[in-house]
Amino acid sequence: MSDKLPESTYAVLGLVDKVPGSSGYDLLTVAGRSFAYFWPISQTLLYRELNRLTDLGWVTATRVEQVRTPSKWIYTITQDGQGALTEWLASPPPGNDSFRSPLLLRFFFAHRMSSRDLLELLTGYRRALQAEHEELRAIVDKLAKVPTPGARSGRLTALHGLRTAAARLQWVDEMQAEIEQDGPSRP
Amino acid sequence: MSDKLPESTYAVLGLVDKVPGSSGYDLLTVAGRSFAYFWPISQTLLYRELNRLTDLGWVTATRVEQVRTPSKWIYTITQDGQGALTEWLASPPPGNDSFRSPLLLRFFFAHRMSSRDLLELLTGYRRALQAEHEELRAIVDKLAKVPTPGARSGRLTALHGLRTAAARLQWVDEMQAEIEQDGPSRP
DNA sequence: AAGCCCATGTAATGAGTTACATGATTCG
DNA sequence: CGAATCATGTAACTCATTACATGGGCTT
Repeated sequence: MSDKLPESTYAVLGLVDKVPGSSGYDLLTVAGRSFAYFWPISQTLLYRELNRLTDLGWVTATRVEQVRTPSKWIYTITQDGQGALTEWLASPPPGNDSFRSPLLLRFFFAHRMSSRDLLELLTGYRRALQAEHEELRAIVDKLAKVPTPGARSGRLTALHGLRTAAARLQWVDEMQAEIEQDGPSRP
Repeated sequence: MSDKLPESTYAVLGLVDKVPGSSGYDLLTVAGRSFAYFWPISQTLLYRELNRLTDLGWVTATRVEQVRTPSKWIYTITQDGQGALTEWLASPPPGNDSFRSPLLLRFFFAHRMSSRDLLELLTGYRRALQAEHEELRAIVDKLAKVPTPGARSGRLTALHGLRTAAARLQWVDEMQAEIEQDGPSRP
């Protein structure tokens, strides 16, 4: 076996498997609405991985000429690709989840901040969480109506994000209560 | 002003401010138990940032000779460092939280997995979450007894992790219920 | 005797990002 | 007429990681 491939390679491979016959552009959109919540990838990376997968023989690329939109490549998983995907799925996840939050990093040093700045930080966080919560709610509802197995696994992972966002919104409430309590609008 | 510095630089700066007179080794330990949950940094990076901060004049490094342990550098924040820290704290967090989960990535393709593998994945996740939950519980309890402002902000961020972990544990329960329901121990 | 704790550092590598380029078509 | 959509790609960069090195003192 060659060197171990990055997770993103398999992410894209799995996506091609899930949404066959799509262009890179299509896949980018789908990735952005689906696994971006727990595995974000950029446009450049997606295209690189598609090339890699083609070189590996795990997907095939077919050129499709179009009339009113640019020509594109569409991708389909191969037998080898199927094998690699199943193998990867059975392998234990390497390392743990990684979470980085510029916001919490600031919050961690809250004792050096004015409570005004701190509250501003929290309301910003609330807004972001609410937006995410709504997005995920919509995804869950939409996928609940689709009876395919693929839609189901998508729905269940979206639920993970939904539960997380809800818990964090509660945390924001807690925090605002605690801060406004003992330092009500201090400059 | 020079080029914008990475967040990790300020993370270390804030830590030196929070735990003054510590060695790099000390700071690494503290970082691992504190902001690693939302801003993990490696040993190499920590040392690099300490050098950078010293070059910037934001911290001072003092050599301390020791009898039974190796000599070390201890770090203290300067006036300039204080200024940079406050400025950074008042600045809006760049970009949003980023979360990457090799586990959810696999889960997203669950429809290609046997329910046996899937349940195994979930129990692994549960174990990890339980461990994290306990760790954070301990941190919260410990910091609740320390009356300093620094301990307080630490406690509140730990609470964020605690709430998150709790919500996700519930999610795992949900998932196991759903999976065992319609495919009870299929090979 | 083995192995961990303290303490700092180098070297190599890579995964992923941002910024930019291109160009036809379609919509308001 | 400007903006958005479709569609793919290059170049440069950097943050961060892993692996490795060193070495005395202490514990089992």
